[in-house]
Amino acid sequence: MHIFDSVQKTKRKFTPLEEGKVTLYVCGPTVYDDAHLGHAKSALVFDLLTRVLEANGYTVTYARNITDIDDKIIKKAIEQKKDIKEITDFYTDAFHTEMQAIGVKRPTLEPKATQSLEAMYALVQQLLDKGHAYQIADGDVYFDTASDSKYLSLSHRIQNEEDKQERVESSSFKRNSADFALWKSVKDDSVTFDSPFGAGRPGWHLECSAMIEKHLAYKDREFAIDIHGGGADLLFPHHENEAAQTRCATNHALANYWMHNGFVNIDGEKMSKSLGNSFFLKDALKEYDGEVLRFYLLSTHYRSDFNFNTEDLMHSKKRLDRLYRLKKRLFGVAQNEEDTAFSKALLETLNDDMNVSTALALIDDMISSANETLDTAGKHKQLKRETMANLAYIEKVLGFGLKNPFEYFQFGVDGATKEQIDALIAKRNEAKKAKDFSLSDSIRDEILAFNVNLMDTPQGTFWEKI
RNA sequence: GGUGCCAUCGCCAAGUGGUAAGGCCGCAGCCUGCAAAGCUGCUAUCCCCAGUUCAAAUCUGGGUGGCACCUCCA
Repeated sequence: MHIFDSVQKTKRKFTPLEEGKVTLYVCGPTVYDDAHLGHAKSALVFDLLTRVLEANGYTVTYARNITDIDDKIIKKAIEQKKDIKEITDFYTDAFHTEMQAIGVKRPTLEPKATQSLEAMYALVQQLLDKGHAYQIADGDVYFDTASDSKYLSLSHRIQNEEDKQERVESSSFKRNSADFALWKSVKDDSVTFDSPFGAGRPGWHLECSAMIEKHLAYKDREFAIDIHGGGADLLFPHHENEAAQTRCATNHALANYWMHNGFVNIDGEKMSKSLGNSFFLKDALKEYDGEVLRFYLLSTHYRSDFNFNTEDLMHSKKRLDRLYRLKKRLFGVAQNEEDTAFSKALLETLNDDMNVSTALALIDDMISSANETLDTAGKHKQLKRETMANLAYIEKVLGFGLKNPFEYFQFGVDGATKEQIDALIAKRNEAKKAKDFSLSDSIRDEILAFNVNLMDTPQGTFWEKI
């Protein structure tokens, strides 16, 4: 398997630190609001990565944190006059529900910031002891970026004159302008934690390093973990700072490979509150099947920026429809999980830095040739068995095609409407039997008014929501 | 201003030195009572200019046009 390392900026062969095992850490959500399509994209990308790694035989330990200490959470709690935990529990549950709806499996570990405070204190203490951090008069603890010769090596940034100027101007608290807070002292009685450095709250970069040390890190290796992932925006400053903390506090670097997924834009615009509800996952899920969203969001390369729009989404859905129509044709055929030439080829292309586009082309080809054979007369026992295996592999590795194919095509149609449609179909079939085609066609138009397409097949008449 | 990324058919999108995958849309045909679905066939020389090479969408230089990060952010 090869993955693109966004720090070395090159595709590298993946070699785990420990044979057969992979440790993966991805920055998860701050639970103060609903998940948007960008959260979905990131979760989907690393869900896919996990599946591909597992398909290669690795045992993956995947940790994705829940940030439940944050100024925005506190702000929301005050605004809504609610308990902090009430807010964070609510959005954590919502996150889980929505991720499940788009087929994202739960990570192995989901550490919460509130449960990792001891690990954070330990990390800050190590940094203080080693002279990589300092505490100022009002209690804040800062990371001393000047003490880390490798600072900015991750994001390849260069400290320029402007920064140095700024440094002089705002030199009242921090030694260098780039220094970031490890611990923020809080004097009021809002939300504080009693640390060895006084009452306050952790800096936002600290959490990830601490959790990795506590839950994932190899103690005796050059790197704490194999792969660290997140959104493209996190490379700087978040990951840069994480890497600096870990490098300076412990005897190892943070991660061997860094992976960053591209951004989701909506109709060419960067996501923002001004776009209203259009970017919340929960709202998209009201309109579209979660698997359609999964398929669409994963249909282009994970590193590219993604322009979300409903027109492309519908076009993408038509591609997934083909998969489900083949499933309909094979409905009732026994499950099968044998290896096939197709599954081998599929994994091979996914192993190339998760080339989903080529994988989809392989799937389209597989579907076409299966349909072609099925269209011809005769028994197709062997083909059906293999195709079932191919479909099962697609389900396992890509997470597409998990639903009942008939239900898939009935998304968003309520029970009463279904009964009406079924009744109309029965009426139409009688008209057809009597060769009253003008009546049967007018019934079809009636059904079409529900946005429902009819298909007459040897197995009977089926319908699909358009 | 600093750093970096991108530009491939009407739309979405692979391919990164060996002569342009795939999907949507469109056209033609087979199938169908007619449709739908399915199948078959057809549809681009890769933003512009110059260079390197036997060979470039793929490498180099220049230009034009987008975008991202540098502040909370997936």
